Amino acid sequence: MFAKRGYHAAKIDEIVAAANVARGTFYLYFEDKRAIFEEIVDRAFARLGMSFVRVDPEDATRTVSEQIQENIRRIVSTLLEDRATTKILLSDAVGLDPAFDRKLLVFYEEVGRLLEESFADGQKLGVVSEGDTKMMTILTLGALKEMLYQVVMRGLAMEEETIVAEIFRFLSKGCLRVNDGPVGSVTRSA
Amino acid sequence: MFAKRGYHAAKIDEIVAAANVARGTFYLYFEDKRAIFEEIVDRAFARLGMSFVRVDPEDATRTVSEQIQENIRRIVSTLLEDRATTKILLSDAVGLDPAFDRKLLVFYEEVGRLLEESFADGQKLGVVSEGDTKMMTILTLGALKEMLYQVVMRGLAMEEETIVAEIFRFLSKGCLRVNDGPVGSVTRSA
Amino acid sequence: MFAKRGYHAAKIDEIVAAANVARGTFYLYFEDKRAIFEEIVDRAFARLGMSFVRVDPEDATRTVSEQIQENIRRIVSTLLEDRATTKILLSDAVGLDPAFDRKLLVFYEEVGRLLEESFADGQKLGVVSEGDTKMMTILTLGALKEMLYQVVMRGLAMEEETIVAEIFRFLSKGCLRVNDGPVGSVTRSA
Amino acid sequence: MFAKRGYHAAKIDEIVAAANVARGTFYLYFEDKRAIFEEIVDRAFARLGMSFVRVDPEDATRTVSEQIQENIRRIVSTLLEDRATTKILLSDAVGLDPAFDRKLLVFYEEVGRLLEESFADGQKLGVVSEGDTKMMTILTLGALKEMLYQVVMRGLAMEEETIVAEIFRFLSKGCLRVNDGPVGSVTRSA
DNA sequence: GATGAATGAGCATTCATTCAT
DNA sequence: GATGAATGAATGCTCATTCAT
Repeated sequence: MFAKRGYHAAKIDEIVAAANVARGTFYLYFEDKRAIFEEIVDRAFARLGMSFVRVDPEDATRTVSEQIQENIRRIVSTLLEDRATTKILLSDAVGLDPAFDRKLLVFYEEVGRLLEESFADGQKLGVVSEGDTKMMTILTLGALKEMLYQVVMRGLAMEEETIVAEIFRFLSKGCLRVNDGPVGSVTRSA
Repeated sequence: MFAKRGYHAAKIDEIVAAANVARGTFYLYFEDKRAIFEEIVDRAFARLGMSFVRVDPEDATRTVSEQIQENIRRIVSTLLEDRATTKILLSDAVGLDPAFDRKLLVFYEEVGRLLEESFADGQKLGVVSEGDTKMMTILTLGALKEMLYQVVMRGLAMEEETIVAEIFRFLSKGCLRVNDGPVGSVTRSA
Repeated sequence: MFAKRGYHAAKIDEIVAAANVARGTFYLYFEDKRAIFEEIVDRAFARLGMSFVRVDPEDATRTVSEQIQENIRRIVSTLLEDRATTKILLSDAVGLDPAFDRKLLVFYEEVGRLLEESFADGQKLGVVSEGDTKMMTILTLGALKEMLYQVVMRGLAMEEETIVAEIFRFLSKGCLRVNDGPVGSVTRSA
Repeated sequence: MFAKRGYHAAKIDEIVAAANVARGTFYLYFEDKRAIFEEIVDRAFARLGMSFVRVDPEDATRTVSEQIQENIRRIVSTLLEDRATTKILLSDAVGLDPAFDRKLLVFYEEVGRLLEESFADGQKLGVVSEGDTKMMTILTLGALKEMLYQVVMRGLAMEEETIVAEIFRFLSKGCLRVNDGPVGSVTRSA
């Protein structure tokens, strides 16, 4: 119901009707409306958190690139598995109230920290370009989120594998091929 | 009020109190609560729409790169100029209800169309990498949105110029420097 | 629970929890919430009813005065024995609903009738002053009730014997020593 | 409505219907259901508080006895003037919840203090019998309350003036004429 | 007999909207 | 045009009661 109607438009009546239980039963399992919503989000966050696997440069069986792609694949896969919940995450949970916004921010911050550390590690190994890792993190997460938002909200039909490949390509190469910008170390390559 | 409390938590009472008008006066100027919100969003969209300037490869005075950066700069600048409204755009307007989600989607679609055309043009000129322009559009917009979301919602302190530079760098080069991926035309560069 | 929280605030949940039985078990023994309350009150009334002993002026072993004091003592004692129940009687049972108010009224009416008859008997014997016995009854009961209310509700610390003595003194002599009032037969005594 | 049904049984719907206003209008003037009840009680207390006039033994125009009777008359009159409110005071407000019980207790305590001081003054003047003034206060208030309770709740038909006279007589002389009790200074008079 | 999960009628409260002044 | 008192539809939540196990 939250995915279909949004948090406020989803009435308890609809929720319990959809669940085929009585109103009172609902309150037996959830403190209040917010609680069930919070649980959905928390569980999604937990599931999502388990999707990440730390990149191991020493891994002999898989290249760093493969491991990164595997991570992207897992995240995309987890989120597309249950689209209703992903819709809730990307849509209903946003701007619900300051407390919830904080919750979201905290989650993304944690994910961001993981990603940032990976980027920092990657820079040492030379597999991540120079630059502010915090910015990379934000931009990367944003790109990922928007991609999934479009798929889930607009029904953008696209194979999971294609999504993964395109994201990876974007992260690898960006999309612009201009090289006269003021960006620090960029040199004319040809 | 919408920025401070969110759409639902912002009560008409608070809005009229903040505006120093009577409750009835509000309804003289706005059909209902949704109307004022819609107007805020519409105006923001209009302002934002005017920020874009079509990239002209023939322009003798500015390189394509400069024009792209100029576009990024204008968008970022417009959105950071009125952070309250940007907060509304990125937060309150999301997931408000299906009708509003559609509105957002339509706007981003229009922006996306513009961007996509630019990407397509750019590909012909060789300033945009090969690949699905729709995907590039989505990922680019996502990166941009997240960046601004972080600045506006989390108070990420950052110079506008730095933001612009980092976004440009990200779009130009991505962040990964791995080159053994399965991505189509990517060839080992060294 | 009724004494601690009052009738409405005492939830079945709390009652069964305190009784260490399941909710269903409760309804095995009591028709409904009101029934258990009614039983408590009825039992208290029964116990209280048994406290009264008819004053016998012929009794050679005890003076009328002693017998009256004994009655007061028994009532006070019975009510202070189980303060929780007394609290219920004097507080929760009042104003619960018209039906219950009637019940209370009926009980006090019965007690009143007993007391009134005693007063009437006493008048014949010259141990009760002239006047409306119904009024005496009401005023006597009121004085008694308030005394116990203060002890039970406000924790007025006071020896049972003192309470009994003071009540007896009050009933015997009143508290005023003015003698120029318009009250019928009152004559200047000294 | 509170007088007719009791606090809990009086539904907001009934209250607003009786007041011929809309549900919302009610909440414009009262925080919640409890607030209107509290206001009724507070106002009644205030009115009641103003009924008392300090007894002045120096008053050349009225005897102490007259002044006391005047006080009783005022209290009885005030309470019988608005029987619905008196019913609320004596019935609904009792045992509503601990907070309200405290409120009642505090009021009676204040009244009691006034009365107690009067009794103490009276003892010095010899118009109040020896004994614990606190007890006298409690017993006096109880007698008064019960009298009014019977009139208001049971519709005991009785002239105000008769009520006043009987109460005064009771306070003056008590009702018992036994004089062999254990009460301190009581001596056998015949 | 005991249990406690499920029930749903019932109710206080909120708040966007109206309209007489 | 401006006002703000009045409105009442809408809804989240409670809690006494039931009944299958």
